[in-house]
Parts: sequence; structure tokens; C-alpha cells
Amino acid sequence: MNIGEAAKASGISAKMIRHYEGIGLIEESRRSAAGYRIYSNNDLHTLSFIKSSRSLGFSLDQIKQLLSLWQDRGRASSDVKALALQHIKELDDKITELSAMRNLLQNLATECHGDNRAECPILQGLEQQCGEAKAKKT
Amino acid sequence: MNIGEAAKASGISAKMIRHYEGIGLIEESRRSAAGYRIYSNNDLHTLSFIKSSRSLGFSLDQIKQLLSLWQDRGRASSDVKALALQHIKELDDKITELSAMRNLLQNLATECHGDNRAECPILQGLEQQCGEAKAKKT
DNA sequence: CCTTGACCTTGCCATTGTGGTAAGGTCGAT
DNA sequence: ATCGACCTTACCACAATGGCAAGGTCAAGG
Repeated sequence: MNIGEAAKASGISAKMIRHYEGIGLIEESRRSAAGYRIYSNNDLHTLSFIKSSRSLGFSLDQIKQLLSLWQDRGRASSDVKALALQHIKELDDKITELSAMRNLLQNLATECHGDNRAECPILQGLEQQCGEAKAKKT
Repeated sequence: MNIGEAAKASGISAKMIRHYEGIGLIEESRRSAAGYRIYSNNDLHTLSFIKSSRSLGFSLDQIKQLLSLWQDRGRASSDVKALALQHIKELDDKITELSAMRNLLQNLATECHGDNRAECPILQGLEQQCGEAKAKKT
């Protein structure tokens, strides 16, 4: 099948499929005489795997590792689990960070009347060291 | 003060201060005869405001709006609150999305023995339509 | 046989926020 | 005069994705 069909079937845009090929996440596909990329059901299977992994928030780099484990018949499931647990931790950290932001901001917003007056606890909060919300960069 | 001191005092890197100036988030600063940027306490105040806002996860674009409201003595606090509530929603959405990922992945990881065997429910999960985790892009 | 529309190709630019690096100017102290 | 610490600008990079442009291809219908 052509890239358009593969895109529709896998849920990954044609653009991205080409990109994944370009960065070596997937192998270069076969080509028709005219140079069109051709995908097999097996290729589609791989694309779907990538799609699922992206949906769970894995980075392309992590997916590269997942793919090689996936294709390695002799892998140890502990290696996969380690990767998964690491990602869970990343997700947890991010969730914690965002929740802290959310709560601080919610507190400020609650105090704010939100009327026509200029007095605003939100701006006042930002003006002070409310930045103490030790938010780490991603 | 020079940019280095302003950076240290505000917690924003010199690099970023220049960048913020470049994109028009802050006004161009005064310059010494030699071309060095010079910052007043007032400028520092602004930088700290930006730092706080970034810590709460506001985008530079949102901060641009916050700054203009902050500097507008006649603003209505409702405008600020609207901005804040919108951002809270963004945070909530993101948290929800990440939590869904986390929970799905956690479920898979729990089922995985994580031993030397090749059998791995995590990979099996990715292989199937576990991508049903309707994760929206950011 | 030719046109039209839908598809494919490559390549380059933009995004968001931040870091790095390089080549050079300046300043204060020794 | 020179050294180290600072400043300047101007590029490149990241991650993952979208968009556009200029051109080739293919199948259907006239």
C-alpha cells in the first residue's frame, strides 16, 4: 500500500512516516518504479506499534529502544519493564509539577473577585515570590 | 546593573533575557556607552514577574498578555482571572492526559513479570490497539 | 490522446523555550 | 600590557509536528 493508506490505517500522518524513516526509527521502505513508498502489512504493524507507544507518551528515542526489544525474540521482559517504569516516573514527575502549578494558580484565582475593579490577587501573587513554586524545567 | 546580575537576581538566564527582548516580550533596555545592557530595579521587577509566571506554566504569549494587564492601571481583574482560568484548564487537560497514559502503562507494567523471559505483556499491549488511549496532542 | 484531480516526491520553514558555541569587544585589576 | 571575567551578536541544536511549494505519477473520463 502507498503511504497515504498506511497513514490512514496506522493513524500516523504521511509526513511523520517519512520523518520516522528519515531519522532511522523505521527502515527505508520499498519503492515502486516511480519512487512511491510501498508498505506491507508487517510495516503497518510496526507503525501501529509506534502509534500506540506515542499515545502512551514515549519519546521517539524510547520508542527506538522499545522497537528493538520488540523485534528481539530473546529479550528479557525486565528490560522492557525497566523502560516502562522509567517512563511512568517521568509521567508522575510531570503530573506532580503540573498539579503544583495548577493548585497555586487555583488558589490565586479563587481569591480574585474577577470584576471590573483593578485590584487583582493573581497579579499580586505573580508580582511577589509566588515563583517559589519550584517548578523544574521539562 | 548588567545582564549577568539581572539574570542572577531574577533567575532568568542572560540568554533568555536577550531572547525576551528580541521577541518583544520586554522592551529594549538602556545601553552603556560600550553597548552593555543596563537594568533598573524596575526592569528587575518585570523580569521577576515573568519568572513567576513561567513557574506557573504560562506560555510566553500568555505572559505577554499578563504583562500588559499588569502594567495597565485600569485593567479589570476579570480579564486577568479569565486568563488564569483558561490556563488552569490547560493544566487540567494536560494532567488528565498524562494520568491516562500513566494508568494504562501502569496496568501493563503490573502484569509484566520483569524477569529473564521474553514474554512481555507491555510489548503485547503496545502491539495491540492499546493506542485507544485517546491522547490528544499538546 | 489529453486533461483533471488525487496522490506522491523532496525540501525548506515555523513552531516553543531553552541551551550551546564561536568570534570578538570591554572592563577592572595586576 | 595582559589576564580573566564579563559583555556583544549570530548562528546551530533539540523534539515532534505542521505547512507550503514545485514538481512527478496515476487512474478515470472525455
